[in-house]
Amino acid sequence: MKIATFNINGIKARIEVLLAWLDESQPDIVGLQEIKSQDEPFPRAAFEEKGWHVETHGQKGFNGVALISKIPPSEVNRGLPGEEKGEPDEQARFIEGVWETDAGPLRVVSLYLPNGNPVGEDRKWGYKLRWMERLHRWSQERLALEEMLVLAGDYNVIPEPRDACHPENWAGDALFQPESRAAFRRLLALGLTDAIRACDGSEGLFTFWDYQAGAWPKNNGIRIDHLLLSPEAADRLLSADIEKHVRGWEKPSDHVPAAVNLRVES
DNA sequence: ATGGTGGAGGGTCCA
Repeated sequence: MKIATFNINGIKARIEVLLAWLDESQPDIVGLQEIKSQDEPFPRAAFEEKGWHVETHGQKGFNGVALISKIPPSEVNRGLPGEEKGEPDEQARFIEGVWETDAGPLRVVSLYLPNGNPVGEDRKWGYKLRWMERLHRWSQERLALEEMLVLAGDYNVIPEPRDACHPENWAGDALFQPESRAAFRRLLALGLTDAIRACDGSEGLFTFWDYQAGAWPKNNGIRIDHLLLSPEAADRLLSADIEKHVRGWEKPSDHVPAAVNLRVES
């Protein structure tokens, strides 16, 4: 069972790239981020024609997440619970699906964590830190189910210096602040496994290269797209990979897909 | 010069 995450930076601008990648990569479940579309105008027919099932959680203009899968999910939940219990998030950044497998239910989340810049401004930076606390509480509750869980998405967090080509350039950025990195470590401390890192400890594993200043040809990238696995999912982890070559395609996203393979046979 | 580029939408806001 191949589960992938891909920040596509606009579904309307990325239909061709996404269809080509789905055809090549053959994932079973994909979490998309930054669809930048409301649910109604999402071009779902282009995917349904090729046999994909589509679940969206969009909003106008920016943000927005989706789940694309070969088999339809048995359950879908939209939105990360808010500050107060039962209060919905004001931004579309979270969608959860459940799929039935021979090894039991598999929960997959597509999340788009707030960027958080500029640091210090409550509307952006405070929102990011509060969102990470909410994600922590939600993860704690889900982990208590002791099921296979994959928290996949654009975390907008560079976990460690080795996850950036030039870590010194990110010193003042919300993606590399001690507070956001600590919040990411607290998520891992719940018992979640960073699948890409668990499979490859080397430097130079990146998932994002800015469109500007020739970042891609210089390989000036960062690793901010992550797949965090519950112990039950990590026990079944076969491999994890970043599909870096997609950044070199025509009209690419600034992110590339990352994926895990889980053994879900009983 | 201090978002240099790119996406969405039709304002600028966002990253």
